[in-house]
Amino acid sequence: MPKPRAPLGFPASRGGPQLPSDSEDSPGMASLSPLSGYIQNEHRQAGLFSLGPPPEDPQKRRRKKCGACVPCLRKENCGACGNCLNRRTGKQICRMRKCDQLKKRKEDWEQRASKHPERREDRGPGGGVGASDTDGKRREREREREREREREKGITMAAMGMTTRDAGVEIALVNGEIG
DNA sequence: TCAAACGTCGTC
DNA sequence: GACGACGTTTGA
Ligand SMILES: [Zn+2]
Ligand SMILES: [Zn+2]
Repeated sequence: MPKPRAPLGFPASRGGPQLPSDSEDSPGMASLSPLSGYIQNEHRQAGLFSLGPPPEDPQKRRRKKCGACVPCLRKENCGACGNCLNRRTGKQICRMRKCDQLKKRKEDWEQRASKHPERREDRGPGGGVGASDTDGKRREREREREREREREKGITMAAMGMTTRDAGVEIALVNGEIG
């Protein structure tokens, strides 16, 4: 069992900046053809067009799906993969639809190979060019969050007179994994 | 303003 | 290395 990061009272508040509603099962979108857009983007990126937005920090710039690979051509989410099941918190495209290009690392995408094998940025799909100030801050927060999580867990368990294992069973029960 | 999903980190 | 979480970017 991974991390019980599941928010007890999940994002039911739409007041936030942007919280995806619970529309995992009801796509309802049939008149959408983003592929054309992506292809145009490709052209733009290739330098054929110059009406794109000004190049921001390469650090924050994102790659886009190629729109031509098999996963890209897939229209619907499988609804069964981890990303589909966790879209609310995971915020990732369906695994079956993940563009082959985006699966590669940025460096690879940009056709670069100058990198040290000891650098953390050496990670795969989710570890291309990163580790900057923003990331450092994020790490800090992550640390805090984790400590808090642990603390809360301890408090809760203490209050209930539970062991770690008992807590796990309890959670499983709540989730309907047992019974 | 919102939905979608990329990038990145920590944990398992 | 897979997975989960989340900030952030991006296009509509
Ligand atoms: Zn899926
Ligand atoms: Zn693709």
